[in-house]
Amino acid sequence: MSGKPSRIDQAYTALKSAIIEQALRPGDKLPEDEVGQLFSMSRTLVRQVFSRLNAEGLIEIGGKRPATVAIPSLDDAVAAFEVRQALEREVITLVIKRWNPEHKAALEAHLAREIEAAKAGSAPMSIRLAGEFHTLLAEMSGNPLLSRFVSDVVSRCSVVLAVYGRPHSADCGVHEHRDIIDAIAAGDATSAWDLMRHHLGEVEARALIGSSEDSPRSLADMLSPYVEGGAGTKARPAKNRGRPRLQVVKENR
Amino acid sequence: MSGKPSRIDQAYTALKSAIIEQALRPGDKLPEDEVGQLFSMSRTLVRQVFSRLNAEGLIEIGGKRPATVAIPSLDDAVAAFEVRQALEREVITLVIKRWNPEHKAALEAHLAREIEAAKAGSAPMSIRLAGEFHTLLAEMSGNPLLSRFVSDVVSRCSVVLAVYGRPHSADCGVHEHRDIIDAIAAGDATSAWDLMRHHLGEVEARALIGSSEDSPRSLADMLSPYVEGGAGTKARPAKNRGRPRLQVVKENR
DNA sequence: TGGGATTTGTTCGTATGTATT
DNA sequence: GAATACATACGAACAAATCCC
Repeated sequence: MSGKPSRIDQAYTALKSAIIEQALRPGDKLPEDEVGQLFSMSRTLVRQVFSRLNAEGLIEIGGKRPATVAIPSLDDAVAAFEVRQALEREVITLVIKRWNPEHKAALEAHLAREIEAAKAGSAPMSIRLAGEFHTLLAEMSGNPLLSRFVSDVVSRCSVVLAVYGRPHSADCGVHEHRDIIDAIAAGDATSAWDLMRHHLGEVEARALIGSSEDSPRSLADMLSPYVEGGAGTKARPAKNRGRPRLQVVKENR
Repeated sequence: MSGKPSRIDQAYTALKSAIIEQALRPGDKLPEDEVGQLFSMSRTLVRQVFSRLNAEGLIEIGGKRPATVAIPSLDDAVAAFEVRQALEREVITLVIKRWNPEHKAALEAHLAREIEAAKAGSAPMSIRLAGEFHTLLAEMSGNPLLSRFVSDVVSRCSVVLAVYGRPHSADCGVHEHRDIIDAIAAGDATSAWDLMRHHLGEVEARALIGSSEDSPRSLADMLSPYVEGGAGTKARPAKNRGRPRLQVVKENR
């Protein structure tokens, strides 16, 4: 479909997935050259990736400190959900206007994957799919700009859940997704709006107190599922140039 | 207020203003080193500025061609206005919720400047102020993310007006701004929503057929009001290193 | 059509600032 | 508290691709 997933896009997608699935936790440091070695590209390219991630509020750069996974404040959290309400309301309006059977099929298929992930107990997959449901819906609006904004704000909300939410806080919204699909398919905008508002309110309400556990692993280990789609043996040279002790230090608070 | 308007911000603001006020027209080329010399900074910094401008849809970069002022398609245009409707609806809701006398004073002052600019017949100033009215309103929502999104989409709409709108297409919306202020001050959300929807519809409707005139000037001349706030004699070395013929070539269509 | 000049994309080296010991 | 080490910010040079003549 898309011409070339130029390595910069690969790294962007990989980091984004890692953050959203909470393989990288808020506050974790992301040294430029280390990431560059993992994805086998130079610091300049890493900088571009970091720039995009920063624009979406996923990481924080600037100062002359190493880039860190963003730690949104409580104000940021409520702001993100406020904007999300407004955007997804418009999404519903447009999707109903342009509704067709293919949309329903795609949403049903996605919902099936969500249920499957929930049964398998795969928390990272559930978190990822819960967000992708909303971005998928946004793409059906036929408005690329709206889709981009929704993707942006959904990412921010994912980080908020990572900071303030309980673990496994995303796997109980599947039924709400089902109701939303049904309301949209019935063309009932008012019901769909209310359901969406309720749904997002539930998600927001789950953001209360976060349990922080310490699991000091290496950056390479955390990112191994995301680099080159496997154990990461292909892109990384077998002979690491004398740096066995690379390790991510968690922000102390 | 803000600590340091580090030269990168200055250049960003200058280019943004130049594009919005149509001193730079859609399709105009923006060579990196030329802009760098104008603002006396290196290409690396210019690249960062271009990156931000590109993220907001003001310019187009990539594909090893020189950066150009964006030429939004008709689909992009309607998309921008759709999103804008949704965002500004939420803005009104929040501003009414957090309304206070200082907000009214600030809006009245801004409106006065709009009227003054309209009387003076200063088209660029009118265009700029018309957009800033909406960003000012968005800042009063108390939601920084919403404010950012509104600023983004307002910029896009400004470029749309530059491409498809008639000249001076922004200076007749002042009365509508007044009505919106009054409705918000009265706490009447429904009326404010309708007025805003009507207002944005009017702005969108003015985007019909654009008259394109040719006025081949040099990039330095077009940007002279924006660089260093004056005639640009301070930053530019008096002895130009043998390049009197730098000139912006308009995209043929 | 082909060659030359110009411009972008990328990489590498140096300097400045922060955090650590 | 001072010195060391490290990471980022910035700038200059190289190579590739494009546009113009």
